[in-house]
Amino acid sequence: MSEFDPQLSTRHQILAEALSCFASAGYEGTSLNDIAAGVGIRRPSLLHHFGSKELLYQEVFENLLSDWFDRLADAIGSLETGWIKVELVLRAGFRFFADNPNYVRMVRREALDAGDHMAVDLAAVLRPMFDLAASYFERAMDEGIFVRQDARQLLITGYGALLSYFSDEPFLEGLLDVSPLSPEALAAREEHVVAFFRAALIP
Amino acid sequence: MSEFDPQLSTRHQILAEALSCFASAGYEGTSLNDIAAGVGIRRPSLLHHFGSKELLYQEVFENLLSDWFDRLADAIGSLETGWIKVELVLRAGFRFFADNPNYVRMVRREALDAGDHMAVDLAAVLRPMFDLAASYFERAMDEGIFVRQDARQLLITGYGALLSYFSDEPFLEGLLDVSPLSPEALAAREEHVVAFFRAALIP
DNA sequence: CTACCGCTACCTACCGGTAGGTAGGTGCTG
DNA sequence: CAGCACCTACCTACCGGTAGGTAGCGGTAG
Repeated sequence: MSEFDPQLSTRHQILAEALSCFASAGYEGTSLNDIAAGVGIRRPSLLHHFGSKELLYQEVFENLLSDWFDRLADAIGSLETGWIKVELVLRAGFRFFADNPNYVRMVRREALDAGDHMAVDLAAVLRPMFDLAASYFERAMDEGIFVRQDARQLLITGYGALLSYFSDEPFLEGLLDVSPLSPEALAAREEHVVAFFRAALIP
Repeated sequence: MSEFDPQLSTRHQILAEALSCFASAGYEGTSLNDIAAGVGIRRPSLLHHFGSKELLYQEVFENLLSDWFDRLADAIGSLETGWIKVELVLRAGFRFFADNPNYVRMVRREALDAGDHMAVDLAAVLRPMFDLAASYFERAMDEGIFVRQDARQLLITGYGALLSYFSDEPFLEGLLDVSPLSPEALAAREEHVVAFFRAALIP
């Protein structure tokens, strides 16, 4: 096996299955047997690849964060300014979440727990980016490009608007008539979010 | 014991402790020993009051829902119309959540799980209210009172904006400098949410 | 008044089941 | 032969739940 099909290696299969399990059942609700069974091996074999449940969880989470940062880097680093840039970042975030709803559900669970099983200090990791974004908005508001608002509250609202749709997808499934993750529903959601923030920000 | 101090009865103490535990650690993450210890009794004594963990959880959740409905009934039933009414409901919801952040965290966990341990079909319970609110908004948009928008998406965004702040409070604690539940922070959040939706709805 | 009854709230001790983790062996591959 | 991936068998800890016993209360019959 080894090298010539890296994405199908047992290790990667375990990581993928673990992400799915942790996202849908949470850390406590997922047993190593569940993950091992999904891959088609026994629990001790899984523990041969990852020393402990906690280590496996951490690695899943670190992959999640680095994927996320990579994906956002382009949009954030773009040379656009003002609303164009905000819309770019908003859409990039939305599409990343749409592609990886399991990531969103895992982050949401981590935000809910925040410190219990201190696998990753999510807040500490995101704080620099949060502060940067806040001061970006404040500068733009000073210049009159955006309507004056509480920048941090705005970011929290954006965070909630983006994440909730995907994290609570199992719930929204029962509230709507179409699957929240169907292409039409996703498109409608994306346009709504963009329109909503445009309305609140453009003078 | 019996009747003359109902709010301090063992039963109520158990319900309160269970709410707190389920909210912060989830259903799987909470053991009956945790709850019993918080009350100062043994697990079998707890099970004497509530036949099983599942029954205890259901009772906690049903109390939550009925509290919630009671609190919102006034605002929804008010004779106000247009934006005034929306603001009234928004503020009533916000204050109820601010008073009961544990409720929010429990609902959020239920929305994340949605159907796993089918304790309560939250979506089915809320759906009538959701549909009612959506058609209210659509009618108001037809009459030109509100800006034309996707009413259901709007409601989901409101749901996310209200809930996320409280459900992810442990996380936001690390992202901000002040406690998200401090009076000043709460006031700032409430005004932001109201202002945000006013901007998006008022023509 | 008291002796007994039935009931509630609590306890200790225990059950079967499952969790995460370890020890040690087997077989394939370079 | 060395090393890796995987296995079976086993461990301890803890889970939800049950069995069975006890202390204390209010009512009531002798």
